[in-house]
Amino acid sequence: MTPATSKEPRNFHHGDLRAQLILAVRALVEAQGADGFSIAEAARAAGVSSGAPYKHFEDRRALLRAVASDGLERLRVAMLAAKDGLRPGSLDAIAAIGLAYIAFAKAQPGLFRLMFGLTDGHEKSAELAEAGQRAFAVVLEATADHVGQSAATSAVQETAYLLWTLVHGHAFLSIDAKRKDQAGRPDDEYYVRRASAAILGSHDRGL
Amino acid sequence: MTPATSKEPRNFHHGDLRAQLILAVRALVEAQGADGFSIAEAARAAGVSSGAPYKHFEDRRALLRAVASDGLERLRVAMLAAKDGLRPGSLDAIAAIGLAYIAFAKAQPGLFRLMFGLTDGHEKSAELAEAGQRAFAVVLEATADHVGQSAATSAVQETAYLLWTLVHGHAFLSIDAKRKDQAGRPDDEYYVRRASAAILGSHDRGL
DNA sequence: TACTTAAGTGAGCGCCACTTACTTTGTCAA
DNA sequence: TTGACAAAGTAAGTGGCGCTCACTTAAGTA
Repeated sequence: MTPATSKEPRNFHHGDLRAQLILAVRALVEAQGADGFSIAEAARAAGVSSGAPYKHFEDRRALLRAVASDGLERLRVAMLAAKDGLRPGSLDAIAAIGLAYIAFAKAQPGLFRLMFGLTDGHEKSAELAEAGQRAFAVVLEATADHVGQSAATSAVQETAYLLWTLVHGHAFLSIDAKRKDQAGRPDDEYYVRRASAAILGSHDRGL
Repeated sequence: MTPATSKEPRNFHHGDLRAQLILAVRALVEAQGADGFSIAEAARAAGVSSGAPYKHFEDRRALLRAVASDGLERLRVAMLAAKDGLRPGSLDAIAAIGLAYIAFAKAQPGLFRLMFGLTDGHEKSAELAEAGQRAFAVVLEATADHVGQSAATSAVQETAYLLWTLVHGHAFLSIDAKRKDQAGRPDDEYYVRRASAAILGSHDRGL
């Protein structure tokens, strides 16, 4: 693949087509939905011929997977930034992480849906799975800090998972027009705090 | 549109192409993912020419929306059936509804993702929004029964929404391979009971 | 029987995913 | 310095799909 002598895969003709394609696809997905983008259009946006993307991605799905992985990494960074400066494991920190998650989904609903909507080729993509794990690790560590137990214990993992699903479910339903402007959906901040307190409380009470 | 004199839109040549197309698309979506189906393939499965579907659906997205609405109705029926025979508002009934929701997602992940993954044309589809409302109503009523308050009160709606998001989040993450076989994800039944108890408990404690 | 209209046909247009053969360009070894 | 090599990009072509349009068929009405 890469010449053994060069340290990194250098980009010859174009600047860095791979990264630029991911960027272009992100914009297209946001503008027209995950199914409304085309490789040809992304190539045009990057100023290359329609065949060029295939030098970097095996096929359409591989490109989408790369965009999703990239998105998960961005989500992880956003969550890390949100808790920065807050006391580790504090309810404030946990709420901030949840709010960052929700804000991410609302700001980039197309990308968010893509990240969690891919049906195909999971098996092939260890990259995607690992990106998901790394993002979850942020929640897991905050939970461990909060309850004062190791992140390796199954009780902590369970509670962290509960927190994740709550926020994930809210984020997903929030960007879904089916329930827009409907009574019963609380304000994000209030929601995250109440839900987190309920889950963490049930943990403290012995699961 | 429909001749004023006929009571129902009769189906002339074909049996009921509209319904058969939805059926075919459901199978295709399950087999190949939401983006992996084509109108042409669905038409072939129904034994008609490639132009025929356009007599029943404006375009590809309209067909997908119809499939999603149909899926939401099926989900609603499944939840109703699950709570049948259980004491209204009991924790058993609420857990049964949640489990039916999760079972639905696991049994038909392609359809489930389609139902909640559509990015486009929400505005145009009152049908889709209403199908979502009707499904939510099942959870809302069970919650109202449980806490002994009217489904019209905002506190009850909030709690019902919390329950919905929890189950929705878990269902979504369950069918997502990113976290398959990973520690920290509890058994469905245990999950639903613990999560429901935590949420309903926080309601009883005065929100 | 003639009229109307929904339902379906089949050909055709443009776009797209993907392939293949070819050219260009940077890198390294001799 | 040069010449071989591999990565990166091009151009043209194939087949399939979304969608349209002019047309035919079938059912109900008067």
